[in-house]
Amino acid sequence: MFSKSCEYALRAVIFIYIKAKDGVRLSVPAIAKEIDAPIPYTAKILQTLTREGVIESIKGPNGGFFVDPRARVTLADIVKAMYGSDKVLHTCVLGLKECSDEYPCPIHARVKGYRDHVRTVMKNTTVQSLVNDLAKGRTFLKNERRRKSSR
Amino acid sequence: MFSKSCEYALRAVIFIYIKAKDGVRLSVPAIAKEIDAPIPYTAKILQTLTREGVIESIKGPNGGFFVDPRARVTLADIVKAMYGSDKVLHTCVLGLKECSDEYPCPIHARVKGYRDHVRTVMKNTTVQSLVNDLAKGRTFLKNERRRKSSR
DNA sequence: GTAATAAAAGACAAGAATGTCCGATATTAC
DNA sequence: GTAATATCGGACATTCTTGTCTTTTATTAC
Repeated sequence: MFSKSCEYALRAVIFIYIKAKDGVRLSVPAIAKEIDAPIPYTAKILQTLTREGVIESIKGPNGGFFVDPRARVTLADIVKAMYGSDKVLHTCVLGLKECSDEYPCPIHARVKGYRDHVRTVMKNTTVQSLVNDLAKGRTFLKNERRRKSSR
Repeated sequence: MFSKSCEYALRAVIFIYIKAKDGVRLSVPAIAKEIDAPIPYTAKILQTLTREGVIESIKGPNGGFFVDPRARVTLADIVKAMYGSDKVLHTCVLGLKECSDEYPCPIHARVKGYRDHVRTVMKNTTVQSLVNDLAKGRTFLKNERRRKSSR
């Protein structure tokens, strides 16, 4: 559905919001580890998110990435920051540029409700609203580590 | 949502089914034009679809691509032929490999219902069922041509 | 048989996405 | 001030997707 960059971005921002209290600042390696992504690639994505104003950063010792926990950031805001627009939330399943109710592709009517719903979820879901379940271990940000099976 | 190859494939097969009557055989250029795709790239996709048994082909003069209009082909069959599996219909929005009800990503619960809906649509929608609306001009397979504006 | 046609197959090229690296810059500690 | 730290910025490398081209193979017409 989204590019890997965008998936990393979503996971990174969610993680940063978990740690948003107490003015904690997170380093690139700490974030990369938590979202299970390559360190340098994570750095680049965090730069983009900072430039776009989704998160904040400070250089130097005790520097790192952080957010204002009161800032209202939606998942769609993150998507938009990564793609430059939220066009990706409007794409046609068959790849038509102009697919719409007036000029529909053959499956437009059948998937329209789904696409609209996902868009609504992305636009109306704030990162903050996800933090609670995550902190309580009811949801997860990275793949479960397989224990090495003893033989 | 899907790769361009897969979008082309879906559109191509739908088009071939429209012409399925009368034992008509379609050439690569004819199909490429109809789905608005590069000719050689279309050729490669049609080869894959033929190899996977989604469509049929015959070489030589009066050869081309065709289908048995009675064959039941679903959209999911086409997706599967292009990706080698239908895993793409199960992907997590945040990119987790193991996202599930038991091990959910933070937005799993919010999008699950609709992701399942799309999978159901793809699995239960036959190409044949789309042909009628298309033939009657109620749905479309390619972008509308912009008329050149006179000045 | 030969010539013409059209798909099959595989090699190749271009572009985009993903991933890596290094020097520059800003901040802190001293 | 200097040294240490950590992001910023851009260049670079790799991989995957997309797109192109050429030769081979099968079929038809004659």
